[in-house]
Amino acid sequence: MATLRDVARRAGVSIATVSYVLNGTRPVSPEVEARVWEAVVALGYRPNRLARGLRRKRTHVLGLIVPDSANPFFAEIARGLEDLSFAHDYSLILCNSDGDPAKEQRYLGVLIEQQVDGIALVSASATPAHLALLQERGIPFVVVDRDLPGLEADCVLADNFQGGYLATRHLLDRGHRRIACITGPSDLTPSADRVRGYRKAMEEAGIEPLEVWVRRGDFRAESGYHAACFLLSLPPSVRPTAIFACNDLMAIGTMRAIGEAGLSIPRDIALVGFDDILLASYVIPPLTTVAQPTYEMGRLAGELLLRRIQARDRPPARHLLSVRLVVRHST
Amino acid sequence: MATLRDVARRAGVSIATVSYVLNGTRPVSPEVEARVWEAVVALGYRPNRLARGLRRKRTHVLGLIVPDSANPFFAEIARGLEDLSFAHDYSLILCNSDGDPAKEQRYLGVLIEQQVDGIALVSASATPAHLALLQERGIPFVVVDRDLPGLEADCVLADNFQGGYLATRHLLDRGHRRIACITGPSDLTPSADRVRGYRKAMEEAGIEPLEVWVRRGDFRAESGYHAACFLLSLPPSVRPTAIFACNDLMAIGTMRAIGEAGLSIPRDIALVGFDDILLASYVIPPLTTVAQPTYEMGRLAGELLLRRIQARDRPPARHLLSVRLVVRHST
DNA sequence: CTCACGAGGTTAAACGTTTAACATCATGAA
DNA sequence: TTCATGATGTTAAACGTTTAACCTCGTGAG
Repeated sequence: MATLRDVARRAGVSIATVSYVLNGTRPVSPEVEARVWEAVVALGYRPNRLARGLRRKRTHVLGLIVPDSANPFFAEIARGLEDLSFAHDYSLILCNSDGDPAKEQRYLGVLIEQQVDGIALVSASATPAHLALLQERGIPFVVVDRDLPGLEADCVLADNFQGGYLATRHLLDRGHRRIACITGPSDLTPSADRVRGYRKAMEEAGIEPLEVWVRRGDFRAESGYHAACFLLSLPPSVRPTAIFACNDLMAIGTMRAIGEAGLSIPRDIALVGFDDILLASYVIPPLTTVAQPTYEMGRLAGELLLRRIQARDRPPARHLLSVRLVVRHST
Repeated sequence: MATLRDVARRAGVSIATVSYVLNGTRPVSPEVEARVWEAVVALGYRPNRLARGLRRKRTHVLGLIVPDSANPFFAEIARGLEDLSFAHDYSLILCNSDGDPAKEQRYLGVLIEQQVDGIALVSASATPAHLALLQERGIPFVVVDRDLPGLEADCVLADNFQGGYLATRHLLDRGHRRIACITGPSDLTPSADRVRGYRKAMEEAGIEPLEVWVRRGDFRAESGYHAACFLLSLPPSVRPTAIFACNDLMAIGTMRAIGEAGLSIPRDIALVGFDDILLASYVIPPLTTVAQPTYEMGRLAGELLLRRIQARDRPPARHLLSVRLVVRHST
């Protein structure tokens, strides 16, 4: 609770001098400097960042909005961003939108009021309309993971199309022809791009995927389970011999369904996931999956943010991070 | 960027009046109130929380320090706390200590400077010394998951002792006598308490556990694998027929070791884990484990924090949340 | 001996709120 | 008629910093 004034009084100087010593913003004589430091440690002085932020119009705080920070994928992004923030002496405010645009909007408001220096967000809505709020106020932001069509802004994405393509190609190379795909909510670009990659690979192989092979999920394990149950119930002639699940959680749900059906992976059904979450290597059999540089995405988002805070009017940067197929034992 | 002054000017009143309207802290005539609101929306006015915090000495921001927010256990706690914070219009600053007391200390400093209203932490160090910083400044805080001996403070813990006891009892009830235990780093109270529960149950059953049955791990899957390999290599007469792993990750490592040894779960060896992470229900066979109310712990931590912010000098509350045995097919 | 200058200190005005204290005015009781 | 009262507005002082502007010396050049 000691304030600049207290330190100044104890050191017998003005508060301006103390400030100069603390920030090194102006030369101060050695004796005075020593007295000031003595007072600082004696009083356990800590600068008040609110006051500083108010005056400097820079808070050294960033905001992160994700649909669900308990989801390992977003948790990893958050971790990457937090690490970068800490390294640059920024703090991070964490927000969960639950995929609800209205909640996201409220959080944007809070972050603005909190005067954060920048915002990273995995947007809950598919259109960039709600970001006008940020743009007109000139608040730096970067969109992560999900592309917003027609938005002029920094963004960092994984190459989901490429990922879907690689996964499917891998299954095709293993000799599979009847390959199913369990998608995410289709209006989210990561999901849609993965499916596009799947279709592209199939097309290149001269296969027209049956409509029933493409099942819609919601990125949660439960939905993968249900989709897989449906696929397994198809008549043998059209039943898929391989499944590409658009994320690992749904792949794990799929594993359960396959196990319960008394089938074996990969002998009866091959399986590829997406994300390479930690669990993927621990399930039995270990899951072949497409790894995204999740942590890296968080870090990079932070870097772009800091860079833009420095120079507000650089042209927007678009980063497409490449993914990589991790072959394990489920294929 | 519009400020109170701008709103006041447009509405033709003083800034005090605007403040009263916005906060409803004093009655204002209907016409004036209407003019103020008109100006507020026209200008897109947003209060500056820094200024407000500076003046009110309340920021409506909480801090959370965990070892690793990407770890699903802590991520879930964070989620619980964040949800509660949002519901009460608080923001949450997320900090990762990496289990390093020095880093934790730096974060404490940052949070203090940030003038957070309260701090929840899963402490990285085993002694409460570093919390003196908070106590002498009277900053509300609550310790979560890990107990700090001799600390007078709010805390929320899972009943790890009970969990260890339940797990072991369950194995005893199944007829097992030679039961091993794979522990975590022993200086962390959650791990130590689980082992105590194990010993208590064994003692009640009149069994003196052999020293070799208690193997130390580090909560990671790899260490569970190694510990299990050792246990399986024991001569048949003392080789355990059941294993209690102090967390699910190590249990999963154990499963791998058992599988590689050509043994079957639960026929040859029964297995119980701890935590009930998502994966536990997806491995084959699904893992019997002890579930902690993780999300609840986060929420409760938030509740205690807010309660203490209201009334700083209540006696400290100690919450021991009960755990529950989830029986699946590994036993 | 002046005087410009640099070094090293201080003063005071912001930053955007909240809130105690004060001003004004109509109202109704005495 | 007078005056306390309540309703509703304003003024100005905080909150804890940063920083431009100013002040005061001693020093060395002219």
